[in-house]
Order: sequence, then structure tokens, then C-alpha cells
Amino acid sequence: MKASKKKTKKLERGGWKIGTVQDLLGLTDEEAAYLELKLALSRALRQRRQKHKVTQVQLAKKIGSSQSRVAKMEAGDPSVSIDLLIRSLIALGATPEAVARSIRSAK
Amino acid sequence: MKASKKKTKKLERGGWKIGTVQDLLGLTDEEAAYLELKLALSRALRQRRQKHKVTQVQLAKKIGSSQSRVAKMEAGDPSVSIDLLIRSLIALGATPEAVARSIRSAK
DNA sequence: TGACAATATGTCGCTGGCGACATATACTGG
DNA sequence: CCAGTATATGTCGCCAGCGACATATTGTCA
Repeated sequence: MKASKKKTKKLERGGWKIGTVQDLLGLTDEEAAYLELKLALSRALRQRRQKHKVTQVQLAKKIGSSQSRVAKMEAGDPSVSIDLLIRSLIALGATPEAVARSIRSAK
Repeated sequence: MKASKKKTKKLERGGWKIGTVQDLLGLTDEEAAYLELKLALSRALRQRRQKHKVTQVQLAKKIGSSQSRVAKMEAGDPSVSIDLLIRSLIALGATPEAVARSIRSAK
């Protein structure tokens, strides 16, 4: 769960995104499931933020964080936890149900 | 998000659980939503673990943790992150979809 | 009942994820 | 083109959440 983080990051630069994030190299099913879920939340966050016409700076302020962290959240950066993603979604008005829907639309 | 943790803990001892966890005291809607979601995952974890006839010790080993941490997860202890809960569910075979369903059944 | 397995609770040292800041790189209208 | 705004990327010191361990409590079956 530590070695594989860099792999993912590498792949996404260069615009890979071959369907699901499951690389040929290394990731176990469990790691893949975890990453999918996380990426689903990332996308949901960006969507929701834009829909509400809020900048990263504004969101950051609202959740007591910084613009750079928001950018990292939306980029699916390894240094961001699912905890923070969910808290941010909730701060943007998402209910637990809405969060569930976001996860469901993973792939 | 730090002051309110103790409140929740207190309430749950003594078997309160008045419907949803929203106390009269303090919790904002956002804190409440976060806690509901977390508790939903706690319950889902215990359910899934028992269904698979796995002890806390066995699960702990599987996820590289300890029995005490598993107990805390299932107790919804403040020291447990949603991240760890989700990782554990996945380790027990839950797909992102299944995780979403668990959250959806919050209350 | 007593012995044993399972779970719960408390504490501690270490580290991964945190906010903050600096800086680079897109966007966008004039 | 330039100025201003938004987003991206990198680094750092700090502390919340981690695994580990000790111990208490609960459950169960002979």
C-alpha cells in the first residue's frame, strides 16, 4: 500500500487512464478497489464544487484547509485520505446518500 | 471536529442511540452526517466479519493490524478513520458497490 | 462453576496525512 | 500581448491515527 502509490501517480501523468486504474503491474484487487473508490470520490468532489460555482480557495476556507490540498484531493494525490474527501463532500452539502451514489458510480 | 468526539462516545455508552446520533448538544449537521456515515461503516464491518465467520484476531492479521484496533473500528471509536474502515471492508471482500450500499443504509 | 476463546478498553511511540507556504503553470478577458 | 484569477506541484513541521502491547470484560461450553 506504499509501493504502489507511486505507480498510480506515474500512470496518470501522461494521460493514461486505461478504463479502470488496474495496471498490469502490481496492484492487487484490493488495492485496485481502494483506488477506484478514492478516484470516484475525487471526481465527485470536483463535480460538486464546480456545480456550486465555488473555487478551490473558497472550498479550502470552508473546510479549514488550503487551496493546494483541495487541488491534491481532486487530483487523487496519494497524500490525501478518503476521510478528507468525504468531509469535503459533506461540506459541499452532500448527504451520506449522495456520497454513496458517488462511490457507486466508480469504475 | 475534535471537541465533539467525546460527546458521542459518552452518549453511546449507557446505550443511548436515540434514532440517529444527532445529539441535542453541539453537533452541526455536517458533523452528524460524517458520524452517521462512519457508524454505518462500523456496523457493516461487524456484520460482514461475522457473516464470514472470522474473529477480530483473524481479520486484524489479514489487514496487518491488531485485535484492539478491529474492536475499536466496530465500536466506532473516534481514533478510527473512515479510511481504515473502508480498507477493512475491502479486505473482507466488499466491492466499492457494496461499500456504497453500506453507507446508503445509514441512519 | 472454571477454563478458554473472543471482544473491549487503555496507553504509548512512531509516522502518514495534515495545513501552510512558496512557486509554477494554465486559463480568461482587455 | 499582459494582468489577474484559478489551479497545480513541491516541501516542511506537526499531530491525529496507527500498530502493538497489556489488561479487563464478556461469552460459552463441559
